Amino acid sequence: MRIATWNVNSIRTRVDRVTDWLARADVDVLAMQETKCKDAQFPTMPFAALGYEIAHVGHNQWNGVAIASRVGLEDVQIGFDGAPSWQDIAEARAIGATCGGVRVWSLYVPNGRTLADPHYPYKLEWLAALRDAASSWTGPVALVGDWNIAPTDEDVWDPAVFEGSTHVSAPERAAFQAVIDAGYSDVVRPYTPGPGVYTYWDYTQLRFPKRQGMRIDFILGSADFAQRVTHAEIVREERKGKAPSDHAPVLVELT
DNA sequence: ATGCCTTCGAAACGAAGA
Repeated sequence: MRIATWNVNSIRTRVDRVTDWLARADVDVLAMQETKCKDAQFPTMPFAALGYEIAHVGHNQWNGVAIASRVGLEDVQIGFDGAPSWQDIAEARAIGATCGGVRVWSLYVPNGRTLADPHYPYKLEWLAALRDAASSWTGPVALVGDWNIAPTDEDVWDPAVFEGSTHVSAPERAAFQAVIDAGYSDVVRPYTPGPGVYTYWDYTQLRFPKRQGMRIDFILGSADFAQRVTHAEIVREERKGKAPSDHAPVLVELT
């Protein structure tokens, strides 16, 4: 079984690129982030034509997460228990479903904006709540998506540029590590060693051709998931060409 | 080749992204 995650940066803009890749890459389950649409606006038809069911949650033009699966889509859950709200609104940042016997969570971790912004403590609270919820989940579980954290200095193209910014702060890195300590591991890194290996490149300033990116999209697997992984890759080819997302898909293969 | 930012909704710009 092949499972992937991709911050698509608007599914309506990107649906052709996404479905083309799904078919080409023989993906069974795709978790998407930043769909940037309401449920009724999600383009389900091109996915259905390829045999994929869709679970999606989106309330407006921001955030939005989905799972496309051609191996079943059961027990869909929108949000996880204890997730904090942002300005009294429960945002569309997490959706879970069981696909082919694997519990898949598509996650879009809050950005944080700046260290002084209220969005930053919200990000940390959101991650702590995820850790708490995920601690009780059993069996093959995959926590996948855009984590908006570069866990080490090696995961940004120039640590000096990010000094004092979100994504690299010690509390964010500790919050990421806490999820790992709860029983999850990065199943992609062993197959994609650094340095200079990224999943995101800013649209501005030729960041992609200059290979100046960040590694912020992850597939974290429970022990039961991780032991089944036989291959993983970051598909940077999908960052190329006409109208790409600013993120590349990340893919794992399981026995 | 990898190419100088892109998305949305509302208004013809601004917020958000990381």
